[in-house]
Amino acid sequence: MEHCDINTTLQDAGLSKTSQRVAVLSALMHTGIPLCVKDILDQIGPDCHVNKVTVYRILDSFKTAGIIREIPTDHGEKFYEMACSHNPLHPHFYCRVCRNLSCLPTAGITEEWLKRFRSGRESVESIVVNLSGVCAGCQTSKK
Amino acid sequence: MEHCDINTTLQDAGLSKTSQRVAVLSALMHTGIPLCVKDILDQIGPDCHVNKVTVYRILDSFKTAGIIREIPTDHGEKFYEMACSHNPLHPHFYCRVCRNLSCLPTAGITEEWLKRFRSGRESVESIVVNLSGVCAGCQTSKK
DNA sequence: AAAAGATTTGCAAATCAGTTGCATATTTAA
DNA sequence: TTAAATATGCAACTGATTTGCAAATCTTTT
Repeated sequence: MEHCDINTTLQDAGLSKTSQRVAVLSALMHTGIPLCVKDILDQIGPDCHVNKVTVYRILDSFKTAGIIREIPTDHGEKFYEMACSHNPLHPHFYCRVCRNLSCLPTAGITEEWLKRFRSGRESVESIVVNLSGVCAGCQTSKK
Repeated sequence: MEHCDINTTLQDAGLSKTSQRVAVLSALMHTGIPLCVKDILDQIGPDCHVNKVTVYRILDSFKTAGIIREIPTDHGEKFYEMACSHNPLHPHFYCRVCRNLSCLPTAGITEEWLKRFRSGRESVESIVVNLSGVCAGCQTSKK
């Protein structure tokens, strides 16, 4: 993600460059892990004031443009990450203790694999593979 | 799911048999497709009045007991389905047009496959594999 | 560069799903 | 059946997301 350019990304997505979009985009680009709306707002900070509603709208437009991915957890949270070529589709692990979403190696989600259960008649716009439970770090204090 | 017995399921889960639990459980058992809370309430109908809050609490306890699975879509909806031996873990397809969640063939989600990206140190409590887009039926009227 | 039209943002208020507190009803166990 | 435990219903609350609308910012057209 670090490799991607903000200007190019916005341009290619057909979105005009506004300070708010740049703020949201760089938050997503410069953080390794997927972020939720709250994370994004915290990341942007009070310095570069961006309204919460605006963040929702920006995420919507980014998602529609296909430059970010939305990853819903089975605990009702939604996370966002860049969907550029440097960050190909991969599974995630959600820890219900520390409430962090981490990325798992890409291996396993292949066209080959998808063919196993796709009818081929639907148009697939997104794929989510999510494991959840308790992460290695939280195992000790597991409740 | 049809094959499963309500009494046995509740008993094995260590949950007492109440009319409300039976109502929710049979809604899930006797419907082929995964249901959301609204579907369940509709399914139960005004005849067998069950409070919305109660449905949430029942779903919680069923989920904790491991007799149902929760499937979140990337459109913010949550669906529920039986997790009994007659309905093994499988991927789902969510159509953003008709807003239906359908089941895909099980093939593909195997221990073998999971090993590809699991570190083995986390404890995995649930797995969600979700494709979404536009289903075959909605292709024609695709917007 | 100024004006007009289109797009984006911020704010306040509305909506919606899901939760909590508490009194009542139902179960379970003694 | 009686007491203790558990489950349900209702009303009010929470927190996340959405909507309406006016002000600000961009675009591009003269």
